Amino acid sequence: MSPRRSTADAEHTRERIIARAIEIASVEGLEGVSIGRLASDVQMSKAGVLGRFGTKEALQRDTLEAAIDIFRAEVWEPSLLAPPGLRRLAAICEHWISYLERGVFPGGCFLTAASCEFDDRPGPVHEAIADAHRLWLATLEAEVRAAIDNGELSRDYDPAAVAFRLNAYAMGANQALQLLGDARGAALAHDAMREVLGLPRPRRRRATAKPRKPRGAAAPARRR
Amino acid sequence: MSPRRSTADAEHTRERIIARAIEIASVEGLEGVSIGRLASDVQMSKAGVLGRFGTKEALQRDTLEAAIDIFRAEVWEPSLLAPPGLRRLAAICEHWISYLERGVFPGGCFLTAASCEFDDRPGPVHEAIADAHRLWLATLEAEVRAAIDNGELSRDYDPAAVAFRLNAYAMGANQALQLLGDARGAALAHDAMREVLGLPRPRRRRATAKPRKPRGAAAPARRR
DNA sequence: CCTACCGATCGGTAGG
DNA sequence: CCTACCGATCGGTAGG
Repeated sequence: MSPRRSTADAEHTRERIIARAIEIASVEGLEGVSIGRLASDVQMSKAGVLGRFGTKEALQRDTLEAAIDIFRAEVWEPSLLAPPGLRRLAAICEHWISYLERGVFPGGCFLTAASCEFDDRPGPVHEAIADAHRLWLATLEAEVRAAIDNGELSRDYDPAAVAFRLNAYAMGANQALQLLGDARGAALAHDAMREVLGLPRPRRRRATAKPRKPRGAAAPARRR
Repeated sequence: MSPRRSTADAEHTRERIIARAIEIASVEGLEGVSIGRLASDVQMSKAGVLGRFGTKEALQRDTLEAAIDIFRAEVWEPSLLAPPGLRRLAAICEHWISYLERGVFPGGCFLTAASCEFDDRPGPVHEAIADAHRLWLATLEAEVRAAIDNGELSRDYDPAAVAFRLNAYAMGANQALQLLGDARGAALAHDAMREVLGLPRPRRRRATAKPRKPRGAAAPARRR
C-alpha cells in the first residue's frame, strides 16, 4: 500500500464522522450524538469512532468547531469581499439570512441550537459555544465601529446594541423558519437588520401581501 | 382516612412530579427528563411516575403545558391590569424582561429552550410548542392592532414586524443572560423593545457605563 | 481499526 | 402505588 494511504484515509474517515455528527447534532442536539449510532451510520465499530476522539465530549467539541467553520465560511468569509464598515455589515446580513433560508444545517442554525442546549450546562462545550458567540458579537461590533469611523453611521450608534439586535433578528428568523415553517421570518429579519443599519429597503423579497407604505426612517440603535 | 385523601394526594404527587420535571427540562431539555431520574428525585418508583402520564411523551406534553402556564402567569396575566394597546404592550415588555432577569426557570426561558430543542423533531410536542409560539405572536399582534386603533401607534406599523422584533429581543436577552452570563442583555432588550414601540427610554437601568447621548427617535417597524 | 465485553441507564410492561 | 423484570442502548475499556 502507498505510504500515505493510512494517513489520508484516517483524515477522510474523520471528516465523514464529523459530517454525520453535524447532521445529527443540528436536529437532535450535541447531546443526541451517540457513539453507537454514529458508528452504525458511518459503518464503523464504536471503538473505531471513539478512538478518533477519545471521549464523547471531545467529539462534541470537534463537531462544534467544524460547525463554526461552516458558519464562518458561509457568512463571514464571503463578506470580506466588501470593505470594512457599513458595506461589510450589509453583506454579512445578506449572507446570514441566506444561510438561514437555505437551511445549511438540516436542523437550522447549529450555533443557536447549541447555545440553547448548553446555556446552563457548565463545562468545556459551554465555554466553546460562549466563546464563539462572544467572538461573533465582537466582530459585528468592530464593523459598526468601522462604519462610524468611516462616517457611514452616526456616532450615536451603540455598537453593542447594533450587534445585539442583528443577532436577535437572526435567532428570530431561525425560529420562524424552523419551528413554524414560516418563510416570512427571513424577510422580517432582513427588513429589521437593514433598518437597524439605517439602510433602505432593497428590492422586494417574497414577503407579506400587505399594502406597502413609503419606507420609514432608519432605526437608530443609539447610545443611552 | 378521609374520602378525598387519595384524590388530593394524587394531585399533589402529580404537581410534585411536574415541578421537578420543569426544573430538569429547563436545564437539560425536555428529552433530558428521564423517568428513572424523576422517580428518584421525587422518591417514587419508576412505575409510579410513569403510571401518572402513560408515556414519556405525555409527560413531556404535560410539563410543557405547566411551563406555559407559568409564562402566562408571569408575563401575560399581570399585563391585563393595563388597558389594551400600547400601555399593555409596555407592561408586557416590562414583565417579560423581569421574567428573564429573575430566572423564573433555572435554565432560562423554558419556551425558547423547548423551541430550539424540538424545532426539527416532528410530533405532538413540536406541535404544542409551535402552537404556543404562534398564539403568543398573535397575542402581541392583537395588542399592536389595538394600539393602532387607539391612535397610539401610526398605521404604518406592521403588527407582525413588531411582534417578530419583540420576540427576537427576548430571545437575545435570554441568550445573553444564560449563555454569556451578561446582565447587560436585559437592558439591551429593554431599550430595543421600547424603541420598537416608540416609547421613551425610562429611568436608567443598570446598563453600560458609556456616556449617554440624548435619546433617539422611535424606531418604526413599518409595513413594507 | 476490530470483537467482545463492562456496568449503568433508558422507556416501558407484568402482575399484584 | 409497588417489585421485578424486559430488551435496547448508553459511554467507555480490554486486548489484540
